[in-house]
Amino acid sequence: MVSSSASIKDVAAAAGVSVATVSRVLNSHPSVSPDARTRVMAAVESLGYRPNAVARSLRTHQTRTLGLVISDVLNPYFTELARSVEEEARALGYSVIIGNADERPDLQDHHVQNLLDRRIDGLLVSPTDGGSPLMLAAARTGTPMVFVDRWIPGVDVPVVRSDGRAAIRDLVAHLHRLGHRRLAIIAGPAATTTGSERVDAFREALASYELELPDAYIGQGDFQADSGRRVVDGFLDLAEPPEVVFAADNLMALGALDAIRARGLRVPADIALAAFDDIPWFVHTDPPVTAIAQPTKDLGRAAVRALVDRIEGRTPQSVTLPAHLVVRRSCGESPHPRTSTERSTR
Amino acid sequence: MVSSSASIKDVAAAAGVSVATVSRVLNSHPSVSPDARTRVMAAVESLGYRPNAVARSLRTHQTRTLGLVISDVLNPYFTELARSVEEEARALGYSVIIGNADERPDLQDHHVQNLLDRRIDGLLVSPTDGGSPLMLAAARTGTPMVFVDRWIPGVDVPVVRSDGRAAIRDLVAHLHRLGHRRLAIIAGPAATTTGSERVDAFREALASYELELPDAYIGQGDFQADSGRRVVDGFLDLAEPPEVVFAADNLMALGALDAIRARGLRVPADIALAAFDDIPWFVHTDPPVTAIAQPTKDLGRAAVRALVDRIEGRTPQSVTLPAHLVVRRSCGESPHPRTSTERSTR
DNA sequence: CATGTGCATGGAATCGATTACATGAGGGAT
DNA sequence: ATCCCTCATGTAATCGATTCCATGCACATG
Repeated sequence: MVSSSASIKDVAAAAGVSVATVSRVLNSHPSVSPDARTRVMAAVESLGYRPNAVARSLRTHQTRTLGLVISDVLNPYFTELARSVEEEARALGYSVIIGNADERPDLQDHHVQNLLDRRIDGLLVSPTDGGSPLMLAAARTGTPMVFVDRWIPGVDVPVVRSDGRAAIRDLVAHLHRLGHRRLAIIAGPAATTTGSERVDAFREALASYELELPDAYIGQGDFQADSGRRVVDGFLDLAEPPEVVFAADNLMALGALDAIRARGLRVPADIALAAFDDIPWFVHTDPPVTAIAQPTKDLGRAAVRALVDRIEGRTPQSVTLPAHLVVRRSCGESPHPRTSTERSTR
Repeated sequence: MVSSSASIKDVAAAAGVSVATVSRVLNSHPSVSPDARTRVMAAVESLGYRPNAVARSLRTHQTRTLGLVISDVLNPYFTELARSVEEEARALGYSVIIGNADERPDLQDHHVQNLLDRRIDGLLVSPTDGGSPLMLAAARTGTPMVFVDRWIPGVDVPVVRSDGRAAIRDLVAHLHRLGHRRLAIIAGPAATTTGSERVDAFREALASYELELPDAYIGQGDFQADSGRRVVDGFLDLAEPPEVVFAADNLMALGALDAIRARGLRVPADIALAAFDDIPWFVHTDPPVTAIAQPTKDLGRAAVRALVDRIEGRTPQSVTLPAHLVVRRSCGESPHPRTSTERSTR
């Protein structure tokens, strides 16, 4: 029993049938006699046989596997995304191989290449940059592909993402109401869509209050904590530092918090802080951080469905879901303290 | 150029040689003429040929892939572990497929089975329970295996983990010095080694101060935030609630924080809190949380090295690394405020 | 009774690589 | 000039499945 690794031949021999019949039983083909079926099942059981997925994939040209290349596993937003992707994929009979790019285009290429070499059935990517030659080639060749969260303009691939424009307008309205006029942003890499879009939306929202977004108030970050630290240090060294810092992701907000704290300053008394991407920890930081929450689970689900649609020959839909503002205390006392939006996680 | 998918035959035809020669060039076999080599390389280039990893694996009986089954992707500890595992594996020429068990034995089995079916070269597991039949069978059959963080007693598989005993003693000493006498713990599942060991170490440490750990002060959690909430609610309903709650992981600490906050109580004035597993956010919570930090990166690295040693025929070593206490403010004013251990994240 | 239909089954090709073995060319030693 | 060794190369087997096609049997139909 349960030998190290039996093949379909061993099962066939044990059951006294041909490999073809074993294969038919395993794939529930109708034309198999009850007798043969039970003998095969018994042999499978007693040998502890499991079909070799490698051989099966070679023959059938499908791996029933999706690749997911995310920008940063250490970012809770992406791990939640990865989790919902795996969940939905499993429900549809696929497994997922995750590649972590650590916001590095070279690593991203490494994983894309690796996944392509493994002949995954489809690829889900949240691109770290504007599109390497490899990525562009991959989009053009046969492999079904869907962008999630971020995308590459001009590439004909469905996109599943959330739109933060309205939420950013709400945020700016909230900040303006609290009396803030000098607002700064820690931007993500300009090569990413989320990096540039959030800045644009922020600038537009400011414009509707007759406010400017001077270059000195646009810090160039890379979605990692360190860059948040560095940018905020720069802001605080200005002759006229901003009253509010809006971090374009949660890790840069963490870095910003570090830098502010290192100078002995207080949030929001000395400087206010808001972040894109809400995470459970923001409820318990000092102070709780006002943030823009994405419908992360829904994004993951929708992305998988779009990709599987492409794989199985249906026409995939691009999807855009709205993000929303969650007001907490990091921008100053809210007009309605203890609203339902301050509620605990989950 | 860059067709949808060329095979080794196409390359052979384009280069005017046999598939054997192409294969030799690709695997840098010495016996290939410079002329043939350049012609093959040119054909590879112009066809955009990439070897099919599935076919290669079938023939060579190795996938150069490691499986990693972790207990919970949403737990920052495990994602850091996963990252370091992937990093080290990549350095050694392997890729990693991650399976997330969400602390559910059935999901864990699903992933183990899936990875085994894909004929991964080795398996890294941090078991969610005491060992399902499948897991025990997997450990006995040929697949090289290493346990990381948690393990299954009585199974002959190398273990790479950290020992929190000394750090827990330090924590109890710290708490005792601050005047706390009624200490409670939110335990992990008794079926996991980390679940039971942390309780044992805590009880032992208390004993050396002549303190008891009554059953009422042992809350049964499952390493997830919700259970932390539930357990702390129970503690606070006791006639004599504890003065300190020690959460056996960071997610249960988050839940504990939620529950304490929901009652309008304050940390550490009303109740002190400490956690196993340190994470960057603990620096910025209100108050900063005293925690026990594991050398997570080193654990990941060591685990991969042990596993690859087994795979490549060397003898793997079990490894145990010490954890250490990081004092912050969640247990009361420390005798040395603003020590170096309070420093900001990385 | 001859023939047609359908079902259960086995043989063998196939997927895309790697590799053992055979072959032939070229060069050095005798 | 003969023999032998080495090197470059090609042919074919192989890995473990799936699946097309042929075969044979049972049964229904004319």
